[in-house]
Amino acid sequence: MNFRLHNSLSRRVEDFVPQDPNRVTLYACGPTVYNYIHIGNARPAVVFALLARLLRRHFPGVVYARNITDVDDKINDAARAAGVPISAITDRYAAAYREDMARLGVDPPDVEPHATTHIPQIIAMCERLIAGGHAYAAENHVLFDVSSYADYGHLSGRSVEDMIAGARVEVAPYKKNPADFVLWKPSSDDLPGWDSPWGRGRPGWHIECSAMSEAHLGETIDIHAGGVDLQFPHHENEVAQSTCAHGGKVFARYWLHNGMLTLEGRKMSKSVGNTLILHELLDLYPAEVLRFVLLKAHYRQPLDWSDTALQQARATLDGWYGVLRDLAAVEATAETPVPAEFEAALLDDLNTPEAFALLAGMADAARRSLGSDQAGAAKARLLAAAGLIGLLRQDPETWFKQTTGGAAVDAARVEALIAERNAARAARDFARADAIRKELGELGVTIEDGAQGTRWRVGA
RNA sequence: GGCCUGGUGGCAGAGUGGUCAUGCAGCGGCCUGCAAAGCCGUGUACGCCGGUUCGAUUCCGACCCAGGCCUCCA
Repeated sequence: MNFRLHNSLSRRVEDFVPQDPNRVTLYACGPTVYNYIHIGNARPAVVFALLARLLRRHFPGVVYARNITDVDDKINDAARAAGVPISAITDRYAAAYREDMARLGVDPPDVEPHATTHIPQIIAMCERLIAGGHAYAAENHVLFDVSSYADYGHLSGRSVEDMIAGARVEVAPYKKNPADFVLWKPSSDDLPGWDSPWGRGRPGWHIECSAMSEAHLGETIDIHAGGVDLQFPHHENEVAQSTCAHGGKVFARYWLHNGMLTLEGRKMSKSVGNTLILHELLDLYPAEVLRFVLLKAHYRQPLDWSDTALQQARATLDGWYGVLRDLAAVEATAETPVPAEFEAALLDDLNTPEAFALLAGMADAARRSLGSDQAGAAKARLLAAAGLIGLLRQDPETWFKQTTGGAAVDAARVEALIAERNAARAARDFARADAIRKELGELGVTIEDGAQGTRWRVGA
């Protein structure tokens, strides 16, 4: 089975061949922890954790690092507004991030480096870049000299000339070249800072990822991943810093970029203000519904978030859980592997839409198998495949009776009403039976009369 | 303005040079006291115009439209 990934460096899908199968290295850009993350931020976390999970199935050693950016001007602003040290902000939201990720079913990374615990490595990298003629100090700043790196712009497909033509780069008197970017900048006394050869200061944005990636994964990593909006300037600058700090060694062999999540066709972003907070969505919808929507589109495509998408995801999951409910008495065959074609779809550049289509087929097959000696195997295949992408992890009864975003349903009362209704039905008092069903409907409960009794679920 | 993606049936969303994506919704039927669930059936989809080809939604070119990056951003 070939593992294929789209590499932004070539803009093509390539066979993925790690430099060392015993230590496959993956770095994904994580959050800046000054607030709760929005659902758009969750997309790369979900997608690249799935990638890590797939890598682990095919290579004996995988190290997945996803950083926490805990020093940043927005953090400073939030801390100042709240009148607390930045650690009060960053600790709180880093913890919230981990909690939200766990609820979403995102596997934790192997390493979660924090920028503030890598200041010595950041300073050392700045010094190496200066020594190598790739950076210079000016007015308590350290700046990367873009002209010292001939391939600058390669990853994002643009030239320094293009950028200057765009004329949106920040021009500062201490810059040799308008495209030069900050590695280290001075901090005033009221801002967090660390002593350095250039005075008290703090790191620029891009250098932390280069330093942490080097510290935990080495000079050349296999895969670097993140949102396509980071391709420039963040990733381009990382390439420049790391490559120059490492004597020209390749920084990342494969670059993966996820597409943006949109709301009414517009990119969801904090600066636009059209964000939906994951922490809140997790209280309104089952986590698997959110995962379903996030994985339903191919990771490189834009994904429009909408109520319709949530409803469709819920309806599809209801159907699949319905299969599991019908097969509740069937014991899934132990140690059933994930069907090869399902895994093959995922290994083909994470083709989750294809995987969903196959899952639908497995659900059909499982339902058809009911009553045959194939049922245990069919159920096991469905569970194994869905489980790989973090779906169908719940007990079906739990799924159908969960309430999210509304008042809890009183199960005892529901059961009592159903008993009363069934008594009415037995007496052929259908008017009374229908009245009770209507009452249940008003409680948000739908009932299904079956051969083996009446069952119920929350929802229309 | 520069660079880069993408436009598929009511909605979502893969994919392919020449029989089928798939899901949701809808419609008809079976089942049901009636529903629900389930089952069966059901749709001349590939932005526009040219070109290549025996044949293009799929390849090439122009055009229109949408989105992203160029400043913080997943």
